[in-house]
Amino acid sequence: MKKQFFARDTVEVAKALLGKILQYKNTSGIITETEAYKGSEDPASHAFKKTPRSAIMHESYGRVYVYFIYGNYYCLNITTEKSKPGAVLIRALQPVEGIKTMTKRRGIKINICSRESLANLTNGPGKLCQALGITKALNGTAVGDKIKVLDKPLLKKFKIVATSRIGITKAKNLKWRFYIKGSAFVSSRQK
DNA sequence: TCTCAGATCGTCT
DNA sequence: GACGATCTGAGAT
Repeated sequence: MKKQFFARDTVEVAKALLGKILQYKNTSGIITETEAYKGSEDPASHAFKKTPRSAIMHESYGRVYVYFIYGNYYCLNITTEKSKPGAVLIRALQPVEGIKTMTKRRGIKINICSRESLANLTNGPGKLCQALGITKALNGTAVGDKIKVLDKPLLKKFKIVATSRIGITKAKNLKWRFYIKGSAFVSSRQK
């Protein structure tokens, strides 16, 4: 995915990312749920105020922003927009490659024949970071460098289960959440 | 120094 | 389904 892909409106990027492949090292998954954070308008966004942690959202787009939360989990964001601070939080994935590795990292047992069980690997922002091995070490790297967003090249090999219908919720003021409707691979709050 | 957090998991009803 | 415990880091004061 070209850097320009992330140079537009945060909400548009959040929508466009659904169905794309997120790849890191030997693991990948189809993005099934995103959340748009418009830093210039949304007080809930880290980018609303410029701090050392959130500076990356003010300075560039198409970069990885990883933050640590609740003492346990990382959350993966991709910075957006040329002239305003913003980011899209990747909330859920449908596992495609490296399921064995993901299972090991998550420390859980799953039944790979069960979609519900498989979904439990990456159906939350903290879970997907853990499953893909994403840590703060990736913070600030360009998308395409270590973490890649691909425009479905893997779909020839792997059958996409989810439909392409996009669900939209508006959580709090200007926070937009998008998810693939009917997919088992979204966070529990969307079901 | 204190408070809170864009989450998850286990337990209880 | 609801709720509480958990843990550490970032930001506010």
